[in-house]
Amino acid sequence: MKPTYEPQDIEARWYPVWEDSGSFRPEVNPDGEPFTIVIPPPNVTGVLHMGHALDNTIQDTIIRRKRMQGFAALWLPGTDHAGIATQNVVERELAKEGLDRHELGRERFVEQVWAWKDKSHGIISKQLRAIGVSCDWTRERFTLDEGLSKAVREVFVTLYEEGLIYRGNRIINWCPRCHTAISDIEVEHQEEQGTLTHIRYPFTDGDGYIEVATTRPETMLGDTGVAVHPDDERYQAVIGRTVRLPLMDRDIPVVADDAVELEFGTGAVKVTPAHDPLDFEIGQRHDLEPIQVIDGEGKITEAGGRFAGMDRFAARAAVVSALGEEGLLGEIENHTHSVGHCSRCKTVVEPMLSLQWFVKVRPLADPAMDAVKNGEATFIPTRWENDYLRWMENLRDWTISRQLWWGHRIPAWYCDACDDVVVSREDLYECPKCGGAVHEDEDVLDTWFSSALWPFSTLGWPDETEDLKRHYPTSVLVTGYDIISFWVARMLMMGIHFTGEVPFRDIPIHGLVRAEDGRKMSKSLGNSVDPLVLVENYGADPLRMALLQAAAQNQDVPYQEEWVDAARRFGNKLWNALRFAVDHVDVGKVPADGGYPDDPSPVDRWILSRLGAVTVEYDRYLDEYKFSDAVGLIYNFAWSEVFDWYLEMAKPPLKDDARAAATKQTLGVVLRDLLKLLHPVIPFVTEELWSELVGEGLVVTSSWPQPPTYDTPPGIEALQDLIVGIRRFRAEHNLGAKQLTAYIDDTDALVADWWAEQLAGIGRVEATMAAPDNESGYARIDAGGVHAYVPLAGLIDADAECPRLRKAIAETAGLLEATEGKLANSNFVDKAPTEVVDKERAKAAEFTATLERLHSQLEQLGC
RNA sequence: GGGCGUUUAGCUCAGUCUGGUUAGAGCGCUUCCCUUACAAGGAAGAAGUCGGCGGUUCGAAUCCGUCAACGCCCA
Repeated sequence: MKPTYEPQDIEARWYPVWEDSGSFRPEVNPDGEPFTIVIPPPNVTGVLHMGHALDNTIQDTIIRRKRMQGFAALWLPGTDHAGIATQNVVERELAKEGLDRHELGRERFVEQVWAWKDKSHGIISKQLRAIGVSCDWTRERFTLDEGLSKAVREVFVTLYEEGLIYRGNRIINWCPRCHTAISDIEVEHQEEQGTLTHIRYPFTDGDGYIEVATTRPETMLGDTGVAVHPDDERYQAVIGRTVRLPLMDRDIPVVADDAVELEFGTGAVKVTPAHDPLDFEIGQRHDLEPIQVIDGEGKITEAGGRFAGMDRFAARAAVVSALGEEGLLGEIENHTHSVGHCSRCKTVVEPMLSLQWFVKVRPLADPAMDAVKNGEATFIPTRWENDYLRWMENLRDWTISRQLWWGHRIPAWYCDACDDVVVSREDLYECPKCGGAVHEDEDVLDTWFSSALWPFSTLGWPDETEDLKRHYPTSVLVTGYDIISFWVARMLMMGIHFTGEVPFRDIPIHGLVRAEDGRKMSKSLGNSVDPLVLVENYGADPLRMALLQAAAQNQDVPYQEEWVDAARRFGNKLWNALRFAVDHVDVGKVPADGGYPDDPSPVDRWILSRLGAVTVEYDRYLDEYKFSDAVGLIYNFAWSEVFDWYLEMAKPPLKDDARAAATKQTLGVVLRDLLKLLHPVIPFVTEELWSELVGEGLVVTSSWPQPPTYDTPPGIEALQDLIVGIRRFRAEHNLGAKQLTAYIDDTDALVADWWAEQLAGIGRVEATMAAPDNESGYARIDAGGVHAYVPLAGLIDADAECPRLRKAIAETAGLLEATEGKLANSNFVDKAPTEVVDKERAKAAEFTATLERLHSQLEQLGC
């Protein structure tokens, strides 16, 4: 074996071995209970970022362990066509060549997008493989696949037939840059410093005016009413009168409506039914005509009179100035308000009356809420449940049509002759009613509409496939909290509605990976880190381990390069521990399972008992999705216990022919189980080391360890404490690696014969297992009831020992004081549980004894 | 305006749900050691009034109230 761990070398080698051997297919465990994860499909345009690296590492860790536990584990990979995002990317590419999609035409544009998709998809799957994901690539899906498209159409038509999809004229969010409608949750609200402009609307009869206040003065061009609250004392007399709309010379009524906020502005609001959701509702109640004055480009329409053709923001200024000229402008207040922006391109969204397709969500949302309340699906940690439920309660109907070319075409046909609308599973060529020519709806569906079906459409639904029967509902969905509403909620709604079952049982939610400066990683801030660069520099295994360690529940994940480096050093440490066993002590071929010794030596028994305990705890953490705790546990067990202590303690018996074989057996099984336990976290290096240690089969398809059960031998902790005490003594007196001699005495009968070689080895102490004849001239080192007497003669000046003793006395006295304080409190003694009180008593006794010894030493040394 | 989260060592964070060892980890820092698996290493150490205040309790980083700072989500 090479003396150092070189991840790049190893990682290039194993992935094809795993994939070619079919290890990632659930069929490797044909009799196993199914365990299924569907990947949150990355956008096909994108490249992998740290969020993907984290999300996929978590999934891989889960699925690899389940596979080893014997489940028929399926992790189904795939990508999402990502409508707006992908279309935008390709449009930008075209723009570089001075082209516009309209010049190409729909068909050729879509061809271009497919070409882009093919290229981009190749990159993504390569990137995913680079971080080691154990997906079953033979089952890979894409949201625009034939099968998934069939599912989309089935769902659309069924919902339409059930009256849960309808087409209507409603106020939607329009992005004037993307030229499409977007749903409510695709709008990002930002606090912005704006103005509240007061405008005077003169009464038609010339008798005074009413003043309204607005943040968007340009929309007044489309006003068809003014509204006041029916209970507003100030405006009782004006209800029912008409005002003359400035600049447009249109008479519009003053109406009374409950929706008006009394306290806002002047209490009177202008009503623009075509450009504000609330105004639209008021307009409907009072029969006010909606007039569209802003078009899809964000420009004023012909209906805007002399402002026609102006950009909406230019028009805002122009309208204000024109009103000023006419003396109809009131106060202009500074006003902070929240402005909606397109989540894709950050353009200010324009609310607009538009004919779109909608999903009536209430009937879908209620069962999806119940499923979470009943525990059929569980968010982990559970606090996300509250966010989910609150969001679901406030859902409004979902705008699903998009004015794009890339996506699932809406399966609706319009008759050119009789205006009939037909929604159909099959393509339509003539009107079923009148036989006239039909044209298909130009629009496509919101990408999330198809993503919502992902857990069952990928398994073959609506066909009753074997995979669907076997792997649905899926077991776990792993995702970040940022798409609970976009995706998780919608999958729950659609899954329950169409299959009658929740699409997944457990929903572990992780945080977002944050840059080293604590901010969100983003390209525009220039603080994002490319996981593939980290894979090149450090290896995939260290990246995975670092991400899992950092990803505590509840919390965003603070990325720090040092963590990856620390994980790489762990890999090197592991590598060298195995190198020691394989190359230096020739541990021999270790069996893939079992092989635990029947009657191990005390040292071997100790590490085996620790292995068992750690395996149990590790399993518990992983079952609870506490990856950070799990990795921290196994990291510290491996490094601090196996490598730092056990390997060193195993060296003396390994040099003894009589005992070498037994020690090798223990060493072998401990390292083997460590490889198994670590494999879900760091798959590549463990596979490589498995080939060295076991050399048979693959760790990826090996069996998960059953925790061995051994008693902890008495005295091991006392021995370790004693060795630490001796090392400290050595350090405090600057004794370097100098060989020492000592007498070892104990009061608890813990000292055993096997201590001597350990003290000699790790402690560099030639120990006599007896108390010295008399105690003067020795330094005493205590470890509980065990004492080591180190002769001071020739080692150090007795005076140099005094400060050490005084410091120890001060520390111990402090502890004793605290403990005695508690015991002196009768409330504590009476009310605390007896075991807590007993523990305090034992501590007090121990501290007292230690103090006595320290004091007597101090006297003997004459300090 | 409503809701949620965070505040613990120089830095980044665990621990808080379920109150009880001398509050932990990684990195950084100090000292010693190139001991034949590993210097990408080993050994030892320094470093924390657990954001402030108040309360409950025999006992609070942990439970309750309140204030502050920072962050996120929703309107």
